[in-house]
Amino acid sequence: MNVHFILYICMVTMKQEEKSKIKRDAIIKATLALVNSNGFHATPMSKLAKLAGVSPGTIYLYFENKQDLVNKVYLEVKEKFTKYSFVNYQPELEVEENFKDMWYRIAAYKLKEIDEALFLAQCDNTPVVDENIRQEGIVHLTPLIEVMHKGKNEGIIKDISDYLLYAYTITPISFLIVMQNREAYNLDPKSIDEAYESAWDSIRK
Amino acid sequence: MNVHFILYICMVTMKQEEKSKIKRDAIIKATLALVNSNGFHATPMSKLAKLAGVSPGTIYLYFENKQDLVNKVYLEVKEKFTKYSFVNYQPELEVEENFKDMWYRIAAYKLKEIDEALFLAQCDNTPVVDENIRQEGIVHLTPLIEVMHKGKNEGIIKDISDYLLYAYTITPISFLIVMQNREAYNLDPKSIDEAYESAWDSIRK
DNA sequence: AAATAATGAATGAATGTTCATTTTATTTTG
DNA sequence: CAAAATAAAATGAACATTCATTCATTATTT
Repeated sequence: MNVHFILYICMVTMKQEEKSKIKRDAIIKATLALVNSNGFHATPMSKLAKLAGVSPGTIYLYFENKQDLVNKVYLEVKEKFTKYSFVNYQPELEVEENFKDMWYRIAAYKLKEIDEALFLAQCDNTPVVDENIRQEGIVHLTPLIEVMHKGKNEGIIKDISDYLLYAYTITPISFLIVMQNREAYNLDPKSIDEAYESAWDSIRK
Repeated sequence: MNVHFILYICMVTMKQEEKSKIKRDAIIKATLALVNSNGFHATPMSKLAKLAGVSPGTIYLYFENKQDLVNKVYLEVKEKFTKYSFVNYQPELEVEENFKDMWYRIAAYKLKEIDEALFLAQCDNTPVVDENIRQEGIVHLTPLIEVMHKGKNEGIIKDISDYLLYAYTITPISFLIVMQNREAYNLDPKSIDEAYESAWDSIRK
């Protein structure tokens, strides 16, 4: 009884709803992979369909059009990412404790889900996703902003704009992931710790 | 004798070489503007030509094709940017003095030439420019890397990877420019000073 | 048997690029 | 210096191709 047989049984006994979920996920995976390596302009729906193991027409059962596909992928990835990053958030804990946990979880997620991280970096720096969609994505950052505000109030964190705080603590991680993906540079655990120190040093009072 | 007349005289007396330079620059300007607001995939050569006040065919006199256009724009903008930023570099001066001057000039340039800054941010985070072209662009950062090395040797700057140093001092500026361009956030002189402090705090020992 | 999901060839609009022609600039000649 | 000849630059309509999207048909699930 080999693995293919088991997979076959799974596929046969699965409800349609579950199969659809799998198919939709395959399309999203393919989008992440191709947009990351070729860019939005060079990823035709046909290639996307082929990589996802699906017919071009099928994509249009799950997404309105190409723009809608990118928008939805962006939003869903962003939500998944922030859910993971802020799962341990407890407002009653110390500011630095919360911040440190968030920061390390953000880094861990981006290192684990490189395709998603690269995709977000691309979307956040280009006009490939619609502006209103990007706005929606920002909402999910609330816990981080909350912690930063608390830190400012308590005099632990510099009293500077949220944008500055975000710029100096979070965006460097994205840059480092992009670099790690692009060449030999390796973000090992020691570098991660050094990065955290730099992040904290840049905003602590 | 109005301005149009003067312009007309200029155009008439100008050498062909100078006219070509102006035309080429117009194409580059148009590329920056359209790629920034619409993305590479949504800027057809026809629109580019129209905005540059040129016929589509003319673009192909100055650039091999669309990809070559983007590559060349990237390289030339990068070089212009770094030339400006490192013009005051004097290896014999103090590390912090050199670093501060470089940092402020980088910030000033990006604030002054927003279109160029946004374009670089887009190219640095997506596969729109060819990888070998991006590599070429990195060479121009040598002075900054040199100063950082000197700082590490003298124990003034943390002994961490160049990538980390760059990530925490320079990339936040790009992010802030993108944000300023996207909404109401304003990078005023006070914010710039705060940003510099954060940059320095993140890497100084 | 009915309903739902998936297919993929066909369509038509959009777009990168070419090239025969025209316009403009420069050089040569009378 | 002016006119003719040559060279260079620019044009933009035409072309070939690509690609997003549709829909009549087939396959699968309920």
